Amino acid sequence: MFTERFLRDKRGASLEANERARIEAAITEVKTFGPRKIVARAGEPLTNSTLLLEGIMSRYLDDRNGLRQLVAIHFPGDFLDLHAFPLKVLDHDVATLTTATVATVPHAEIEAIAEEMPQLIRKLWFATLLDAAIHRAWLFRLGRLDATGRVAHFLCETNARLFSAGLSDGRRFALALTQADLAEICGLTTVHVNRVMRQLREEQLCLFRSSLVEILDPAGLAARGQFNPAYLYIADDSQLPSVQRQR
Amino acid sequence: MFTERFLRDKRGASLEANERARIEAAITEVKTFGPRKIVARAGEPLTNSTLLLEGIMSRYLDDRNGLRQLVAIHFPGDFLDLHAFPLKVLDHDVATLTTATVATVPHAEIEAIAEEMPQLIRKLWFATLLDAAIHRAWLFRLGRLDATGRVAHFLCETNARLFSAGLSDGRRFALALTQADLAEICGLTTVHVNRVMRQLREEQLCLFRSSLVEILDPAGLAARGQFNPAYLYIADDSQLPSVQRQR
DNA sequence: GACGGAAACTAACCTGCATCATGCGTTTAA
DNA sequence: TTAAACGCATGATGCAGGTTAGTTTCCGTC
Repeated sequence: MFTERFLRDKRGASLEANERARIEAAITEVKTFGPRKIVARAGEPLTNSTLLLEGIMSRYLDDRNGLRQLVAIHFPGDFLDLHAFPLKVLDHDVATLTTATVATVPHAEIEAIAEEMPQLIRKLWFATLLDAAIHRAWLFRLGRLDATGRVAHFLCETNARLFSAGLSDGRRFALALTQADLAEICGLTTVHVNRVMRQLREEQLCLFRSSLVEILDPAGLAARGQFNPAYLYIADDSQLPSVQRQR
Repeated sequence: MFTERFLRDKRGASLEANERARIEAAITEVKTFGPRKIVARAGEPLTNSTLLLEGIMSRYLDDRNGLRQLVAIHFPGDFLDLHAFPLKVLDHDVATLTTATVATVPHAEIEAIAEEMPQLIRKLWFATLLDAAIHRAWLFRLGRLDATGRVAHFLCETNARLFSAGLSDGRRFALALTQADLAEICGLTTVHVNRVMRQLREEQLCLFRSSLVEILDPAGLAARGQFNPAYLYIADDSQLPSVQRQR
């Protein structure tokens, strides 16, 4: 079951059994990449999209000095570069963070799905827009939160996404990222991420060591990061802590 | 001709005459909003999408203290909230910045287009993904550029977008934004935007006064903001200055 | 069990941007 | 015609986070 986690529990867009089967049938190949491998380059025309089955992957832009800004991070169940289907060419690079296994879906197959099951295409469109909604939350994070808030927000988001994929119990989850990865996500330096992690630990909000995140105070962490999971379009997010929107 | 500027000059996604006519036929209403009016709220179910005909509009998230982070800015020819069609509910607010005129397209009409002209739906999908590509460039801007670079990058992007819409000659364009708006876009304070504008003026890169932007040194400004217009998917961007990607 | 490399962690110093404050010109409204 | 509001400009001050330069811990491997 390759598609088990794709769009799982997403409001109004979860897959029906026949839709799931159709995507499974479209998969032509399953491959594994080592950690920190570049999978696709900006500007390069793509003819396949890939569904992430196992591991963590990233999308990033790099600056003149070779410093990266991650623009997205992907967990099992995410369709990595579905947007390459309408766009044809990517505007950013895609790389693995950990060892990762992906399923390949040729664009020609998606083309065929469009003819056979237009309502499924609508769900693929939805999936790409969910990524865009996450981009917007990341913009908020970088533009309006301080360093501690950014890391807290990211950890809340990751918890929520992994929870919805069945990979977090709501408080504890495996996360094989380094502090340098967090820095590239949050627009900080590794040194400062380290200071922030210590602070979150001292405030009894969150622990992160040996690839394991443990949220000690979910409500407190959500407050620190002004986190509200609405943008993730999770069908039932009532178990996830959040802050209220202000009016 | 309401759709004259929509997807104009976009690589592989410009509209055919019949597609343009079909969208025109889908428009049920044209209205004008005053400046600084909220048009749609986060969380509110939408049944229409709107095409911006005239003026400038914004999409934003606000924090606990009422400070805004703009996540997108729209110019004439942009479909503002097309993503509301698959998503049904927005994760952010939409507001005018200047007086703005929009054309309303009911989701039921888009539904009908999906049946009649599947290839046109592909182009609408493309349009929403173009917005996502712009989100990614904004993430790079906030995460990796300093204050001057952020403003420079934004001005280059705006020049390129308006150029592609036929609203800039490549160096000069009208832009009815305040320094406070720039601050909400670039994640800065108005005070600091003011200093940055002075610096850009002193370095003979760019002028911005009385709602008119004049780029004195396009190449220099692009270098300062590490701007490369590839992410805008403009059919012919050879006239636009850019920096090279590093490898 | 010595070695090498990567990640985590620490400390001292410096700076870019926020914050607070004040003034000035121009538009809006009464 | 005056006052209030807004946009722009500039100065003084402080701190969050960057920079540089380490040390420590934990690996796997020879």
